[in-house]
Amino acid sequence: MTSDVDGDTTELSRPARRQAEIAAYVVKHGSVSANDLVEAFGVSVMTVHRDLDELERQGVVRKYRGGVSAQPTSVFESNVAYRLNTATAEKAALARHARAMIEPGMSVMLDDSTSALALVDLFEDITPLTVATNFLPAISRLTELRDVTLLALGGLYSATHDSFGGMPCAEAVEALHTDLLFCSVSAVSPTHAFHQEEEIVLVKRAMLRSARTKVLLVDHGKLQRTALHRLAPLTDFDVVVVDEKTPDDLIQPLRDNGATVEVAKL
Amino acid sequence: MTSDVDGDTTELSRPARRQAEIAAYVVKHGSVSANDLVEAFGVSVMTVHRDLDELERQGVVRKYRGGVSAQPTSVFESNVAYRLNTATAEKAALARHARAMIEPGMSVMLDDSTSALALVDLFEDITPLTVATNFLPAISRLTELRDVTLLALGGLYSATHDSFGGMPCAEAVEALHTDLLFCSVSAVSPTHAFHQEEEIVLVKRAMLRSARTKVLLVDHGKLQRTALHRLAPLTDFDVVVVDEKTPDDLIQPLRDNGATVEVAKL
DNA sequence: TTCTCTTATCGTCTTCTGATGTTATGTTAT
DNA sequence: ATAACATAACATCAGAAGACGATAAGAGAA
Repeated sequence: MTSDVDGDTTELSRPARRQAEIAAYVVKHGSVSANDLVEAFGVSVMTVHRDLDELERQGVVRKYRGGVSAQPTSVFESNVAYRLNTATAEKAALARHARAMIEPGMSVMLDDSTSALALVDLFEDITPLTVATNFLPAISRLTELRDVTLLALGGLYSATHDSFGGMPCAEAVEALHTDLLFCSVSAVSPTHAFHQEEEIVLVKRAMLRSARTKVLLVDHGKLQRTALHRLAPLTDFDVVVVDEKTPDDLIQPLRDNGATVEVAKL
Repeated sequence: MTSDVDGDTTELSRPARRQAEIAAYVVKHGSVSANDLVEAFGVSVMTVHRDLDELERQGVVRKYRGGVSAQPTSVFESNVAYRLNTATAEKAALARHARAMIEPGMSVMLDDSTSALALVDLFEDITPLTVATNFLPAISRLTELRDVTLLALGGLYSATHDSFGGMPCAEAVEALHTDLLFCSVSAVSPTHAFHQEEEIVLVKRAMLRSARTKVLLVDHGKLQRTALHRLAPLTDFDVVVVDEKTPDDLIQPLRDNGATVEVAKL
């Protein structure tokens, strides 16, 4: 794996940035004490503890008396706070591309991906619209939009993803059928889409069954990685959208395997 | 009906307060022009329009060229912003009383009532806890609590109530069964609980079927009023909690009809 | 067209929340 | 029991968000 993890730590609140850095630090060192972090980041003990509490709430680290230890990296990578600051420009481009597929009056389903969140910000001008999602930040933003019929997909709350999942959520999805689905995953091979967590896979699979046109949003970072669970073959998606930075030699294999790939212009 | 509507307009942001006042004004006059409101409230036209937009989004008024008209009062009264500022002290007392019924480890269901919201603020000390609710403000607060398993009840978003409802929500409720249910209604007669809106009734009925112990929270303002839909007989609730300000001669009839009534101390 | 009402956009000001450190109190190991 | 660590409880400060009005552009009625 190339080590360019797009540390897009810009445009992020100071504490959130520091927490991301602390998370990285902890992951790197395996386990550290609060005092280590005080020295490493130049803030007070209190602040370190607060940051660690938050990271623990998100499931990124485990606290014990005397320090903290890291969770498996998979958890770290699927953590929302982390994802929110990765490849933001690419996601915005993907969102703009996706937006063009939506006509007023349509019903749209969104999964708990930050790419989908970028799309929400573009909805204001495509009203009326019906939107279904299990992603809390998306829900919050959508409540403020007029002429958007919001269908919240409930379920078990996951602090790591800031979304709802599990069986109740899958059942809620089953009961619907939308015109469009926009979703994302943590990894994409030439033939399949992958995701780390089983419960999430459960919900995404249900979503795939509940939409007419299915769109997969992929920023180029996803293409060189793998993840535990195979979600679905790429041919299950009507369109796979990748960002402009994606090297051609990574796109071609997807097409060779039958996927419809579109490139989103920055 | 006595006219003491507990106009608890304190502790409320200026625009929110003004909007509440404008709403009352519109309801009183039936229909008014923007300019009328400019004079009545001493703010600019622009601000009046912004307020009216917000009130329309909440479903309280209808805008047309040249002015606005009021919606049926029922809508006004079940509006969240309005309810949030009514009888806050009473609700806090009800919440404290309710809290005593909860043991760590229990599963609790909450409806979209402001009384339930007051209860959420007391959860921090009763963890661990499983909480299911369709009320967005409650959901938002609960996501921040550790050791609370949050089950969001999704459904169709209603800006008026700031909650989720309709069939999808009722179905989500059916799939659960909790130890406790805390809910509220818009009116209580000596024998029955009432509510204005049908979709809400749908959900509350489902909730009543999905909990072992059912608790109705009633502030004294509810007892002298009526509403369109009969939700359920009071004997369907295991406990009816009223606040201390409730006159005894209003409590006695409930007991005479078989309800178990408890009084929450301020 | 012309007038009136409504919306958009921008700049300013206020208000509020959120972040942080300090001190004090509680807790757990040794 | 004591020392190290963790949490709780303020107080302060800064940055962000919100509220507001003025002006200008847009939309609908007459």
